Amino acid sequence: MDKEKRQKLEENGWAVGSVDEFLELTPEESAYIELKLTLATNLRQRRREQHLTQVELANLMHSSQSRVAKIEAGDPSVSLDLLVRSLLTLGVTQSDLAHMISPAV
Amino acid sequence: MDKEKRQKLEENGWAVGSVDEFLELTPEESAYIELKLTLATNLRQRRREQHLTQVELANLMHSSQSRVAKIEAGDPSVSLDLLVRSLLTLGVTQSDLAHMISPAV
DNA sequence: TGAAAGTATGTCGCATTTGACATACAATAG
DNA sequence: CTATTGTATGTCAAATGCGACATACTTTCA
Repeated sequence: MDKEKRQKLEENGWAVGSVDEFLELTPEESAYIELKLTLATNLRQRRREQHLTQVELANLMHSSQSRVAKIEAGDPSVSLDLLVRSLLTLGVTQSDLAHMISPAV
Repeated sequence: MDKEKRQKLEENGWAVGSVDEFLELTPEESAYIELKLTLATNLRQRRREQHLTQVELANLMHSSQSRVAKIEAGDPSVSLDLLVRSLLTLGVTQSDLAHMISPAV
């Protein structure tokens, strides 16, 4: 619910997996944020592997560079929808997605 | 892009996994819709397993019965965001999610 | 050093998604 | 049959997410 909290959490240097109830976040909120951060990190990684700039990815998905930057930053203004769609644009499969979400897979 | 197409696709009896490019859907669009349908189906299943009504789930996630009905129906007006959040409300873990997305896991 | 390419951040108007409400339909029991 | 409980469908105002733009910061390489 509280956007400011999320902003704070996502700022500067939270290792993926460490976002937890240290502010008054419900487990679902934590899980949701963690999920977004995981996917965001993977997006950046994949984009770079494919030697694409944010501008190029933005064009591929008919969006803008600034949006891509926000997606990768895990900005609270970005939905899971857009995050997942951008991954799909990079050719990520459902199986790939599953592995991102639960590496133990 | 085309909402009507998606409506059609989601109507009556598409086995999960069978939504494909048989209308002019791009691979990403197909994948996105398939993903939503998979999660929607799982949501209904889990809700029932926990002996919850749509009204009860709606209260848990601070939404309304009609929204829950739409989520489970894979209504195009429902975002992945809301879908995933509703699953998290039911206590679904990242690992659970991964298994839903890619059963082979 | 400095120009160029890439990325980050803030804002805005428009579009989509939301919860809520009304109401219709479905299934079950009494 | 007919209440009751559960689900589906349509609509709407308000909230949220969106692409786009402007602009600042960062990195790279001559």
